[in-house]
Amino acid sequence: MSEALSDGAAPAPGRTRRNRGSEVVRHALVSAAIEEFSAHGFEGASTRRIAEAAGAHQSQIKYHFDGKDELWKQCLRRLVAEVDDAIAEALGKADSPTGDLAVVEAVIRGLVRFASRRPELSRIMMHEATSPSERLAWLVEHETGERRRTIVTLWEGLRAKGLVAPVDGEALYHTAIGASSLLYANAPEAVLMGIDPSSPDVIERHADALVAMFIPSARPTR
Amino acid sequence: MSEALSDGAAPAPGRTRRNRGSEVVRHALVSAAIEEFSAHGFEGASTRRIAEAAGAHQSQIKYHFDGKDELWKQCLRRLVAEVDDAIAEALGKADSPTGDLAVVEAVIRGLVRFASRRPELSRIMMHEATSPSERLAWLVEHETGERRRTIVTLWEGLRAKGLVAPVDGEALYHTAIGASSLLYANAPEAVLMGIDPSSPDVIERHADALVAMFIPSARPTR
DNA sequence: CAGTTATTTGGTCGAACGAACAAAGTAATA
DNA sequence: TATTACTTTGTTCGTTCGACCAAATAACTG
Repeated sequence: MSEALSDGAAPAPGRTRRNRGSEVVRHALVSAAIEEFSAHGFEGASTRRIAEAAGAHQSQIKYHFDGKDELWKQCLRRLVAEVDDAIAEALGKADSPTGDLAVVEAVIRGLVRFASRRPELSRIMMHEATSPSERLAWLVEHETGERRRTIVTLWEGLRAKGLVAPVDGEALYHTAIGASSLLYANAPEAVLMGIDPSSPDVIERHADALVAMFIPSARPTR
Repeated sequence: MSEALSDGAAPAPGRTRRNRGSEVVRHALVSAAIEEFSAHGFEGASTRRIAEAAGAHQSQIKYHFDGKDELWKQCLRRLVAEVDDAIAEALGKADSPTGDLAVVEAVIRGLVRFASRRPELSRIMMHEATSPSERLAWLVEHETGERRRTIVTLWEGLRAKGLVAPVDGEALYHTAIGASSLLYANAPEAVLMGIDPSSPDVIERHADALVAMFIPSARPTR
């Protein structure tokens, strides 16, 4: 699912104008918008800043996406596809006839690594989910609700067997996301506190800790 | 520290105007602003909406706080004082010559209960900490940095004795805050997923789970 | 080449924003 | 009552916002 398009900004420092083609411009706009939405939230984001960062004009957002809302949805489609890929890849790495506990561990490590590499999704979710909106309803219905159901179902099975931590289904999703993502979503705060959330050591030890906490029955397999 | 001032909006539905006094107006404005900032972030918040919700005029924000920034700081001063009170109270309840583990447990339960009762602080922190700003620097320097140092120091002592979960100091703070607060900070999302984060059962079981995860050596004491 | 579509550019619109100021009203004091 | 300080009101300023449209340019098709 990873695309090879560059996020490059300015169309050409030279003299003449060049049409970059719909796909290229859309990609650049979405990349810039992800940055802007994750840093300032939907309401605080400026379509003019997004266009400038993408080397485009504000009007092109209307032309290519018909407005701020649809641009935002495209951003979340891409980010959700990325986290799906990341988790799928993490699961692929687990030894083939993998037990359920190994799946849980792979998911946890995948979540931590994805959140550290790509904190924008966590940031946008944390911005959006603080108040009800049509965007939030769309997000849960089309992008995140199903995944939560899958995760909780798997978890409840292991929980009944006493193989994982005693976290109820209601709280599991947000507890796991919060524990694995906040350090990276709020990286600017962590940096001010003297932490480097981009350090591989910090990230891997963080993942180890979460595995130990959520799967107390497992010995570390890293 | 709890104040007895009402958050009441309209100054008087009747005919004549009444001066409510500086303290009352400031309190009402801060209460309304906490609501607005937590729902929409600093940039997305509107001083006109805040004033209206407080039954005041926008100009009174300039008069009483000299602007949006200072109003925001007052909001965070109040919220941080509230969480300090909540934790102090939780610690007070622990049996007098309380061991360090009991302190940790009390803090965890206090964090969960506070986050569920007063999710606005978590929401504002999550809005602010997604990108660097003068506000964020002020926050860490004057309001939250010291508390983190205290918590991490206590934790590292217990960690060296193997009494608590193997979470490194770098990640502990955000892991604990994320695990205990996200469910309530993002309550609108949870509700769309069929969860009721205001349910006392959900809250207490959530706290139990976190205690079990962070203090694997302890038997439940609830 | 002409004809047609795809894309970019530049500008405008009304609305909302935070800040600011002067005038009016209220409360307290002498 | 006269004076003074405190608080509220109404309005305006300049800026930025998202949306929108018409004209210009580029790329493609016959």
